[in-house]
Amino acid sequence: MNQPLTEMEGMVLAQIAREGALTAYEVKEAFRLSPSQFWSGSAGAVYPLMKRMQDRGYVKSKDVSQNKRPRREFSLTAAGKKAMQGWLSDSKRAIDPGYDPLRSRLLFIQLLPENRQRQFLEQVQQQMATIPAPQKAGEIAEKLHGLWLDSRRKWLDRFIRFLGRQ
Amino acid sequence: MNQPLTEMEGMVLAQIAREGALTAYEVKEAFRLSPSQFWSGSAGAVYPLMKRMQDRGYVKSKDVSQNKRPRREFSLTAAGKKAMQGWLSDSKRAIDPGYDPLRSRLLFIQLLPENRQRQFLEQVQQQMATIPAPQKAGEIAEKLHGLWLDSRRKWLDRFIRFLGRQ
DNA sequence: CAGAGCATGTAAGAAGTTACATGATTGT
DNA sequence: ACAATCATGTAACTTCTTACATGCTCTG
Repeated sequence: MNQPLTEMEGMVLAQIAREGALTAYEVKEAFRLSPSQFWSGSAGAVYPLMKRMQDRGYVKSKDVSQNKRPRREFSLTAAGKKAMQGWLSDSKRAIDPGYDPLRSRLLFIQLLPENRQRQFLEQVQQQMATIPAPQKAGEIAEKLHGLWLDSRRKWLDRFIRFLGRQ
Repeated sequence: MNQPLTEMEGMVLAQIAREGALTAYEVKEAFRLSPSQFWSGSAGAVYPLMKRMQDRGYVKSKDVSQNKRPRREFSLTAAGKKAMQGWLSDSKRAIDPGYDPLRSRLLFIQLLPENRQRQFLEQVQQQMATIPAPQKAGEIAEKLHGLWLDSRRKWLDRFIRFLGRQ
């Protein structure tokens, strides 16, 4: 078998599958507009990734330029669809905590003096409401994001209450 | 000012601060035993990281070998403590979704045929309960993990119910 | 006395990052 | 006409990864 897809590769293939066909530029923009700073949405990540996926036979490209401006659209092959679905249904990966910057920090919150602890936790509570949902990803994505935000807020509240009782 | 710490660097400094002094090996083991597959806990990450932190003046090391087996313990300098607390109280980073493998997949769940959707969601629900808490991190860490797991379970349940109503 | 675990580290490579370079098109 | 956006891509660099290499110490 082929080596498993990275998280970024999986998301790119999934995005292309959902939209039917996308240019590398559009893929890059989707990452750039995502709420996570961890996806920089850099050309230097996306263009070589597309080449990699094409070399593995997961995407095919078509030049659809209509004038002098280039436009190369990528779409999934059958193998690409299969690989994408394999990534998507990998439950072992799915249950992994991944990189959770808030969780990492709460784990060590006691290393901060108490006044800075309170300040940090209040700032997080305030700023959390403003995290934008992914763009153009439809109703499901917005619902998922809303529920996610809500559950994180409750998690943080409960943890703060626990700290108070300590 | 100096460039900000990576997530891994921040966690290493925080760990050393909590324990007082640690060898690179102990730091590496802590990552290896963590519930996330994303932290491989490789020597090739930790040893160069320690060198980096020492070059920036964030840690100092002391040879505490008592026989022929080497043992070099690292502890934080004042600058290291300051940098660690800066990382820890960075609320902008803290509210970032980071890499969330479950969230990424749920965002695209519709790309799976319905029977595979159900299968995937059930597997995640079952396996989620078995995610181990971080080792040796104390009562707070265990409470944090417990609350985190619970909030994720509820998030997933609510989303599944939403999907059912679609 | 063998194997697991402690302890150090390096080498090669993967997959990101920022920054740069080029040019076409659209909107004000 | 000028700026913003569309669109492609490369170069240098950072920080991880896996795999290897070496040797000491404790336990069954």
